[in-house]
Amino acid sequence: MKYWLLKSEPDAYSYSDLESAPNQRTLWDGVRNYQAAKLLKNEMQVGDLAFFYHSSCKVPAVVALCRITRTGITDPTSLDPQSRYYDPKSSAEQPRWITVEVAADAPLPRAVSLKELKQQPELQDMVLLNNGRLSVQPVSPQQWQFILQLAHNSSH
DNA sequence: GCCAACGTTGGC
DNA sequence: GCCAACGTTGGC
Repeated sequence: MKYWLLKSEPDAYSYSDLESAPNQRTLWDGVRNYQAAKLLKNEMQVGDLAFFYHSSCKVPAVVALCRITRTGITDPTSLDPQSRYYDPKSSAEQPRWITVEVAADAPLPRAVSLKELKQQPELQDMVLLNNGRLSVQPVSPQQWQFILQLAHNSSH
């Protein structure tokens, strides 16, 4: 099983939006950064776990856990001429953008802020801290466990 | 609102 | 294929 971090701007789509979605699930569509799209298409597997990260907001932070429930899904926005993510080179027969379905799992006992993550020597290699713009990124098992421990540590 | 970091585009 | 110009992301 692999671990991931999924970024979303809470003003656009927050974790509570995911919790109130049908079946608490959504398609992670509209990702057009090639590196991020490649992970969605080729690397994610059903059962993988992901942190839900709130970006571009007052307190950027890891706020919740979710999981990958379906893979290999054609990104519907790429086929919709009305969408800002429409890609005329993509078609149902030969889709160019493949994504996954994500289900809410649980909020973390407390959110772990970017500021706090930056203070941890154990996390200095985290992609989030080295390529802040990548919206879908891998998390190592060590990083995953460490952040979970931080979230369960109520001394903050 | 600023700006650094990064990605994309397009002329050559 | 290089690289300047431009656009976007996202923290602060």
